[in-house]
Amino acid sequence: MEKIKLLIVDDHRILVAGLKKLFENSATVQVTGVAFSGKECRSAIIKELPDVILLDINLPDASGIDLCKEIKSQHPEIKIVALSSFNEYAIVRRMLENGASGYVVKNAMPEEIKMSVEMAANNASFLCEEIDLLMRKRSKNPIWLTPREKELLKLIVDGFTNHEIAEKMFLGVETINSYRKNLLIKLGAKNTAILVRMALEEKLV
Amino acid sequence: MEKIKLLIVDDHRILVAGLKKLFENSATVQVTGVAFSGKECRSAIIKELPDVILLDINLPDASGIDLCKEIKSQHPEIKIVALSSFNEYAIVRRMLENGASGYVVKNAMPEEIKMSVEMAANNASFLCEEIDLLMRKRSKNPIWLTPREKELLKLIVDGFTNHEIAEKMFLGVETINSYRKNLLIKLGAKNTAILVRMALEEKLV
DNA sequence: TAAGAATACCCCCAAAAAGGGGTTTTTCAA
DNA sequence: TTGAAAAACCCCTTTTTGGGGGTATTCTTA
Repeated sequence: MEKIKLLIVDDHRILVAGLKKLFENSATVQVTGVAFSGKECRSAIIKELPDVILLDINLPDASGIDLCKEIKSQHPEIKIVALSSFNEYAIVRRMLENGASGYVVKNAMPEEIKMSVEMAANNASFLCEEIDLLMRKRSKNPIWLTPREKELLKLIVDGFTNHEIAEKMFLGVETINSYRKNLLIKLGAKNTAILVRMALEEKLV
Repeated sequence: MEKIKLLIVDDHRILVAGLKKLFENSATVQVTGVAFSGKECRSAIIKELPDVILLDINLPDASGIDLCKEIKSQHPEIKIVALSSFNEYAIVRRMLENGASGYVVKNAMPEEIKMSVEMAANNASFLCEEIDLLMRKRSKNPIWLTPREKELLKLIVDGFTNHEIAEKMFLGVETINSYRKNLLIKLGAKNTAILVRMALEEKLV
């Protein structure tokens, strides 16, 4: 049986080096390429036709969530394992929705990372322990947003600016700013448009 | 019978002067106050308790659409006639949804403006000729957006930035900019949040 | 009672959107 | 065939947002 061809996509070069090292003496996995951006990733895919991609979610030029969707739509046979420092429910969920086979946090055990790649290649899915726990907790408890966050989200959906929201909620604009940025992270939305869409589609408001 | 108490709300002072003049010798209408901003409008309402408000849609500090909703929720008995230079279907529609009794464009005939105030005071609704025509045309023909605009709106809802959209549509960023601003006007949305919401709620995409 | 959420605040700065003006070319229907 | 609508483009400016760091109180619950 041939080795699993793995493409590593991450802009954090040190981490990439570590990952390459990790698979150096692997009997089952061979790192056939690395990419440091979404753009490089796309061309690497065409050149190398990897079996599995270890895909960072925070690329400088692209959202891993979108990139994952794009790759899966063009190459459904390629398995994708998300690599991220976020352990946010909504992000994991969206990645899985977009076709990812696995999700590991960057500080996961090396064994977990190896495992995720191998399982992905074998059409199985894998979540590192931390994420697995998170998903179990959340699936029981689907209230991800705090009361304050919901309040804020409602006002964003109603089209108010941070300034207006601040007045309505009797808070400082900076506070609203922080909350808003937090909402983007929590929901894995890259901007207001997605935020509003998620709020409406998933009836969070 | 007492005269109709009219509050004029518009930041365009010359226009306000013209309107005051228009009602100067009216036997039925008396201008009891003017306001040049949303803020002034709110306090004028409390002080004067007008019967009818001639409300400009483009105030410096507020959207007439929102302000209308706000006033109607607090003072359902006050009639509102929208005064605007826009003759966009969606804007008129939203104003009427928000409780406006009439809608006149700023270059309407003076008689039409007088008429609208009187009819509003008598619990009737009134649209100036131009708007009336527009509404009749549109109600037959519910396709408000051109193909290109729909395409763009879809991409906005999907969370892409102007830059990304430009690439996808093989157009310049400036073009996307213009289209986008046009969409805001056409749909009477004040920002992306509202745009996305309308797109989803009215299933324009 | 101590860790962990949640709440509220702060800074800097860059990117994106919005508001305001425009122009030119193509397309299509009256 | 001509005139309106649609499509594409351009410039300038301000406002809003997003990205990246934080910190200091509460409140809550294991």
